[in-house]
Parts: sequence; structure tokens; C-alpha cells
Amino acid sequence: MDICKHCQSKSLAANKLVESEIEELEHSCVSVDFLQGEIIFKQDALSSNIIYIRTGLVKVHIKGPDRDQILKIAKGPTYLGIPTTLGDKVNNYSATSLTHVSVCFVDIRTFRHFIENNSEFAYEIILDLCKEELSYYHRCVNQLQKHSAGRVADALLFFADEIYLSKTFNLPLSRSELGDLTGNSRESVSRILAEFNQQQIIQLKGRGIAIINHSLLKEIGKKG
Amino acid sequence: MDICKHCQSKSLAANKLVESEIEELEHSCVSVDFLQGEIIFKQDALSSNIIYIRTGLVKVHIKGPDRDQILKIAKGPTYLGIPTTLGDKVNNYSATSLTHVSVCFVDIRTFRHFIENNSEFAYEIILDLCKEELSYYHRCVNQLQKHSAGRVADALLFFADEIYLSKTFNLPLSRSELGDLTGNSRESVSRILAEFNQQQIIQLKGRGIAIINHSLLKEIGKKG
DNA sequence: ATTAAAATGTGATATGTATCACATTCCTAA
DNA sequence: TTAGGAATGTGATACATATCACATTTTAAT
Repeated sequence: MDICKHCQSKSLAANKLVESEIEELEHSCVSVDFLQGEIIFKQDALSSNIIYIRTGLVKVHIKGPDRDQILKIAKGPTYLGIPTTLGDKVNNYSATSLTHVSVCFVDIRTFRHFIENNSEFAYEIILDLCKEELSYYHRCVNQLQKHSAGRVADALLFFADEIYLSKTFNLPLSRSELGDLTGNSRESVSRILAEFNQQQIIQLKGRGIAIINHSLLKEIGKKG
Repeated sequence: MDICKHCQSKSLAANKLVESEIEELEHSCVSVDFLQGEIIFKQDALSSNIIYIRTGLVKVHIKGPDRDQILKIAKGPTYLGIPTTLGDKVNNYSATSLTHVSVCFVDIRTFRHFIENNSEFAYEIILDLCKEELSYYHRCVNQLQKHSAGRVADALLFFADEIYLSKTFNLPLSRSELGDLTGNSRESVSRILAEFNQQQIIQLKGRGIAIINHSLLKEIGKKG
């Protein structure tokens, strides 16, 4: 079928694979589509495949002592959950689709095989892991030290600048999920968004958001 | 000198190196000792070496919007800062010795060379990165969702169970640093420790700590 | 030994944010 | 079209924890 060979959303690592490896990949890779709100993989279940998000938006979330914590919003094309698949026998967190999502499940043995036989592939995976970890450090420190409004501001900027690349977008999360992402209660999120709306920093209509004063939002995000 | 060949604290990855690679390592590896409180590498400086802690305790910390955040306490033997060295040109965080520390600086080109030529080495590094990331996820969620006392309890248990392997130990951190680690103010840390002492959960004398009621401390850590 | 500087302890107060309670709006299914 | 449930908005209140202010202790330097 040449699915992988001509895949439009190949990863940097997959680009390092040679012809024969691409062929191997095609035989041990399954493409699955998810509707919005479906569980792609679940915390505590056995982890047996490397997940590659071709298109769509996914939330990665983990059970906290109190409530669900959204670790990140991932946008295809990207690998998802390499750490939880290679680093442990069971998933340390869950992934749920936020939009229609197209996913490739790659057999872990094949993936491992690539790492062991193609050092360029391995190096790209290592770089990816490193960058992920660095960005997570920054995210986490921001979460820990900023005040609620700053965290919500950051989240809005993240969606505008990194996910939708537009000042106008529809939030793919409920208020409650936005709380799980930013470490706020549902009510606080509501209040903060209402406040931003009031101050003409954003224009709010349900989940529809238009960022009006981008620089001020950035200021709020920076100050905490 | 055969420094590396007979090194007592070789990493899992380094154990996969063949004779000739070990030799290469010896030529591009410098061993340096640090006293307590010295900076091993500094945030925003150019990152040009992979750091391997042979012995000693190190704090990894990052500048937050508000104050310093201690990302983790690392204990040799362990790699330190692979993400910040491979993932970016400059260090994304700092490392400071908490005790006498013996460090190997490995030239990044040599390290990269190993990854590219020794797939078992690469795989061990990948596993290490994955496990680091997973443990960081859990740490971070705990930090975000637990209450102050729970976070301090966790920190004490961490030192007892994972660093010193003893119920009695001397904290390698000031109250203020313990605050940076647990996301509390210096004053709150003082109060919480005093409270634990009062309730006979720990016995406190300056930085000297004896854990008396381990299970209750664990309970506090779990509940938040 | 003496003194200065740093680290720590502790009460009073301020503040940010969760929680509770309930009203309102939105969405879906019959 | 209506009914019922889910999602959301909003005020009042409670609570955890930072901050401020200052006392006390410890540590290091002379």
C-alpha cells in the first residue's frame, strides 16, 4: 500500500529510515482514526505500541492525587508517549482525542529495531525526547509559580500561537478541562475568562475566543 | 590512565561501550571535583559537555518567573542534563553541588559519536531519558496538586528512602532551598517542619532529621 | 572571644483561589 | 418542540499559604 512510504506527515526520525526499513514499518504499523473524545491509550494499561499522531489534537493527562492533570496538548504530526511506552510496562498517563485524530500504532519491537539498527533514527528520537523534556520543565515551573490568571493567559497564547496559529479559534476544551490544564478550578477559569473579556483582552463567546490584546495577554502571562 | 576503563561508577550506557570506545572516552573526558555549593553548570551558558555525576549530590534548578525552582536532586552515579546539552545550545537550567561532588565532563561530540555508532549505548540513553521524563511527570503533578505539608512530607521521604536510605539524615538544603524544592515559602517550610516535630512524626534538630513515624508521613504525602 | 552576617522560628495579617450554592444557558434526544 | 442533563456563570464564604515584621539562633570571620 506504500502508506508509510508516501506518508505526508513523516517524522524527522522516520525520514532517516532506509527503503527496507520503511517497508518493515509498513508491515508493523496500523493506522486508526479516532473521533473527538475517544481514549487513544489509557493510564495503567499495558503499553505495547509507539503512538504517532499524524493529524489532530490530543490531550495527554495523568491522574493526580486530587484530580486529572493535563500534561500537555499535542498536535500531529508528533510522536506521543515514547517515554511511557519504552520507560515502563504500563502507561503512566492517558491520551484522549480532542478532535478527529489519525493515529499510527507502531509495534514496539519494530521501533526498537530501528533504534538498534539506524543510529540516525536513534539520534532523532533522542533529540525529540530532550526537547520534550526541556519544554516540559519550563511549562511545569510556569504552572508552579504563576498565578491563575497568568496560567490561563499562557494557555490562551499557546492555543493561538502554537496550535491554531490564529488569534481566533475555538477552544477544544471545556472550562473544566481548561482548569485541569492550568491547575485551576472550573469556576476560577470562568471568572478569569470573564475578566479578560470584560477588559477587552479577549472576546469571548462560549468556546469561541478572539485575542484582541495579544501583548497585554503576554504581559499577564509573564508577570504571573 | 585507564580512568574510565576501571571506573567504579560506570553508567549502564557506558557498560555497552567496546574497548576502543572506552579508550576514546578516556581521551575526551575530564574529571573534576566540586566542593559544596559550587556551580557545575549555569543556566543560559553554552552547553558543550555531557555531565556525568560519579559521586555526590546535586541540585538542578531553574529560574522561575518568581524565584528559583529546584527541578530535582540528583545523586551520583547518574547522567545530568543530557536534555539541556543535546536539546539546546544553551543550558536551560543550572546545576549546583550540595555535597562534595565528583563529575566527569564528556565532550559532546564523543557522546554523539557513541550514540551514532553503538546502538546499545543509544538505547540505554533513550531508556534513561524516558524514565527521567516519567518520574518528572509524577513529581510535577504531585507538586501541582498537593498541599504544602504533603509536598514537604514527600521531600523528606525522598531524602530518607531514595537519597540516604536511612531514617536519619542531615538535610543537604537550607529551609529556603527546601522551599524552592517543594514550592513553599521559607517560613511555611519552617512551620511545617515544626509541626511535624511537634506531632512526633519527625525529630528535628536544625538540619538533622530523624523520621519517627514513617507511615504517617507517607499518609500525609499521599493525602496532600 | 567578639562581632557581623546569615539562617531560622514565629506571630499577625493579607491575599489568592477553592469550595459551596444556586442561577442560567446550552445541547441533545425523544 | 419540549424536557432533561450537562456545561457554564457568579456571588458568598472558607481556607491555605504568602508576606511582613521581628526575635532568636547559628555560622563564619576577625
